Amino acid sequence: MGKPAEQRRQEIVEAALELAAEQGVKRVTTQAIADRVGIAQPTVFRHFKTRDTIFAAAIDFLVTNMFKVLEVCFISKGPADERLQELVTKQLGFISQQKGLPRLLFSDRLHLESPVLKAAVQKVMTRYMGQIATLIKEGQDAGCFRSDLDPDEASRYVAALIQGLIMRWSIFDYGFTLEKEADPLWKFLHASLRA
Amino acid sequence: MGKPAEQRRQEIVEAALELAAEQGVKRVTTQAIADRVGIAQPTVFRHFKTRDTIFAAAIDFLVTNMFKVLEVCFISKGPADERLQELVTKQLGFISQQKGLPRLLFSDRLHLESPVLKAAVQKVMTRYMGQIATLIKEGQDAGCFRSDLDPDEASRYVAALIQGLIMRWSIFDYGFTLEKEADPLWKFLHASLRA
DNA sequence: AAAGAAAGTAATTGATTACTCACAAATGAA
DNA sequence: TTCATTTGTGAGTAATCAATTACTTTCTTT
Repeated sequence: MGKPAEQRRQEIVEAALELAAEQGVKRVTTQAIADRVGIAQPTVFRHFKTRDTIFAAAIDFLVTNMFKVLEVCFISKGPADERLQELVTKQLGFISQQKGLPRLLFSDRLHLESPVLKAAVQKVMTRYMGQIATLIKEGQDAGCFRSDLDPDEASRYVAALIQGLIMRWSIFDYGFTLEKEADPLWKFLHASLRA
Repeated sequence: MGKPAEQRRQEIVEAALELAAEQGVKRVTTQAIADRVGIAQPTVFRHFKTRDTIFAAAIDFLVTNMFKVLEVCFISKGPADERLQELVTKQLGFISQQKGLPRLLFSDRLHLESPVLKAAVQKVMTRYMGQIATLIKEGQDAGCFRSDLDPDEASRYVAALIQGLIMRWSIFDYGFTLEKEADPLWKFLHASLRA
């Protein structure tokens, strides 16, 4: 009992993410979080002013980690097609270990109910597609991607493919191994991008 | 007052869909439905045993109409690539007029909370992808699609692309015209499928 | 017109849930 | 030791919402 505040905040965020992954956002009640952390329900409100700020912190935590994992694909100087393939692989790997991410990002529950969270989700998606667009542009300049593609447009389809896959995975109860989808997905994607 | 039951049921389903499209599934309370239809809240339960059965009826209504719209693409005998392009166009057109569909089908709210609705959603998606797979197979036999594709696998990517696009459309508040995305999406898709 | 069924409602109930508050225990610095 | 801050809790509150109940109105059929 009586842990430092920063540590408790982190425990609460992680409990919320676990619950979201297992049972969906609705079941992430402040009581359920408290039970999992092992504290009383009002104690949750010592550390977060409202329930929404817990989700905001969770999204922030996930997004920071995700971009940290993907960073190498954006800054390394290898061939763009290899880096994009690695991005797909790393992205699916990350999400298969962070099932809470699609639950939070792709749940209308969040963006329709809280303008703050909606803005956060939109910002993440815009940043994500922007990074992919840059990567595609680099690939075009290096001659490994078709130059008649609009990089922004293509980046949206890359994102859509990945998100659509993740959604199916989520709807079908995580019923297949997400990482195994990386190679075939890339094959399909590459066929559309290559010069 | 005192309309025939079948008509009232339909009014309730349509009110639920409108509310879902406008404000998200959460706000589709039995009270909100009743207000929109112009009846008292308990009257809703005269026509549907539970709230879930309203959603089930709504999904059924949408899915029936959707497959009716797409049917021509599956049964006509034209070139498979043209039929698939038409499918994409018709699909996006249908959804842009039935915003409730993605809200219902892609909301974890429904499938995570009701086994019946989850099964319904999974069934629709399976059927949808199965039809597309058949279409792709026909295209391969006719020589207009690459024969090294697995039709089932490819159909999942077609579905993922469309769903991912729709999700972005929904997250960004219907902020662009969905129909206008049909042609560029097809261009991208066709590049990956063509022989 | 009378009977019975269908459609409707007002009033409530019970369950859930985010959030508050007054107070208690632990922690740490002076 | 003392005193203030941090962390925690038990006992609530107010709001929301699906569902029920007991009752009334409207319509159809004979």
